[in-house]
Amino acid sequence: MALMEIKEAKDKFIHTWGTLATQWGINRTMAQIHALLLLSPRSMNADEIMADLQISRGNVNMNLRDLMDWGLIYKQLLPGERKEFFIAEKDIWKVAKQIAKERRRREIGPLIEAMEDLKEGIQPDTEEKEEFLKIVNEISKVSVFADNTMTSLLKSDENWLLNNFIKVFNK
Amino acid sequence: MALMEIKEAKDKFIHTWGTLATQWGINRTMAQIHALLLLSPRSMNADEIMADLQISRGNVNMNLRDLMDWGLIYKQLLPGERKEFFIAEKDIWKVAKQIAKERRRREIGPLIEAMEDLKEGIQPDTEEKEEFLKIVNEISKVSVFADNTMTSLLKSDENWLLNNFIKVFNK
DNA sequence: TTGAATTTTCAAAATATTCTGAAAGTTTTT
DNA sequence: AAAAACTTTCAGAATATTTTGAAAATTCAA
Repeated sequence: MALMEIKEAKDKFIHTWGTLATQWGINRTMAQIHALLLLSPRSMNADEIMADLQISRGNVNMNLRDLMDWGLIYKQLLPGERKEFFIAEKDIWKVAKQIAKERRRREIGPLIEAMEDLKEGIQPDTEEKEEFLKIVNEISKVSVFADNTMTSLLKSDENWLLNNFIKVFNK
Repeated sequence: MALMEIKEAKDKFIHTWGTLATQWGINRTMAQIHALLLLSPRSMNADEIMADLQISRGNVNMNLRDLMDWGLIYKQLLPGERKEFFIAEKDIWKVAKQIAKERRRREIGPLIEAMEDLKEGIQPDTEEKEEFLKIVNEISKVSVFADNTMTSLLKSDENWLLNNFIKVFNK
C-alpha cells in the first residue's frame, strides 16, 4: 500500500474494523464506533460520534450501550458538561480479554446448557437413545473443555502468557 | 425438562444447534443440516435432507458445499447410487478442531493482514501518527498471539490437552 | 450420441437485521 | 415548577442476508 495521510489511515482503520466485525458476529456500526473511540485521544459524546460516522442518534445510543455491555468502552462524566462522554479501553490486551470473555459467555454457555437439558430429558433405554446421548455427551465434554480453556487463558497473567505460552505448546 | 421421546429430542437438538449457530456467525440452515447429519447413523442425500428439514434444493446444495468447505461433512459415493450422499464427521474433537481452525482463518487472518497494511502505509513522523501506529501495533501483536495460541492448541494432542491443560494453567 | 438423472446456479422473493428520526422520557438548570 | 438539555425508545424504512425454484450445466447409462 502507498503512503497514507493520518486521516486516511484512521478512516481505513475504522472502515476495516467495521467490515471485519461482521465476520465475527458483531455489527458494523458497533465496531466502527469502537474503532473511532479507540483512535480518539479524548472521550467523545454522542453528537460528535453522529457527526463523525454520519449515523443517527438512535443508532449511536444503542451501540454505545452495547459497547458498554461488552466492557469495551466506559462512560465518562466530565465536570461542567451536561452531555455524556465515552472513552474506549485502550489496553488492547484488556480489549482482547473482554471480547474473549464475552464470546465465551454468549457462544459456549448456551451450548453447555442446551446439552445438559437434552441429557436430562432422555433415558438411555434403547440403542438409538444411547447413540444420541453419546453425541450429546461428547459435545457437552468438548464445550466444557473449551469453556475451561478460555477461562484458564483469561485468568493467566497476560505477559507471562505472551512470553511463554507459545514455547510450551508449539513443539 | 420432562422426559422426551427420541424423535422429539433429535428435533430439539437440530433446532437448538440451528439457533445457537446464528449466535456464532454461522447460518441457521447450515447448522441444522450439520446437526441432522451428526445424528444420522447413515449418510443422507439431498432429497432426504430437503424432506427432513423442509427446505429447498438450492438451499441444501449451497449449505452442503459450505459444510464441506468447513471440513465438517464428507461426500460419500455409494456403489450403484447416482445420488451423492453426505456424512458428518462424528468425532466431536475433530469437529471442534475444524471449527476452531476455520474461525481462526476467517476471523484472525484478515485482522492481521489489515493491520500489516496500515503499518506499512504510515511513516511515524508526527506524534499523532506515532499514537496511531502504537494502537495498530498492539492489535497486531495481540492478533498474532491469538493466532499462535490457536495454532498451538490445534496442534497439541487432544487427550493430553484434555488431561493436563487445565491443571497447568488454572492455578 | 442421446436423454434421463442429478447437481449447480442465480435472479427474484422472503426473511432478518440494522438504522432512522421523531416522540417520549429523564435529568439538570433556572 | 417550568423549561432547556440531553438520552432513550421504538415503529417504520432501509439494508443485508437467506431462501426458493426453475433453468442451465453436468454426469452417467444405454
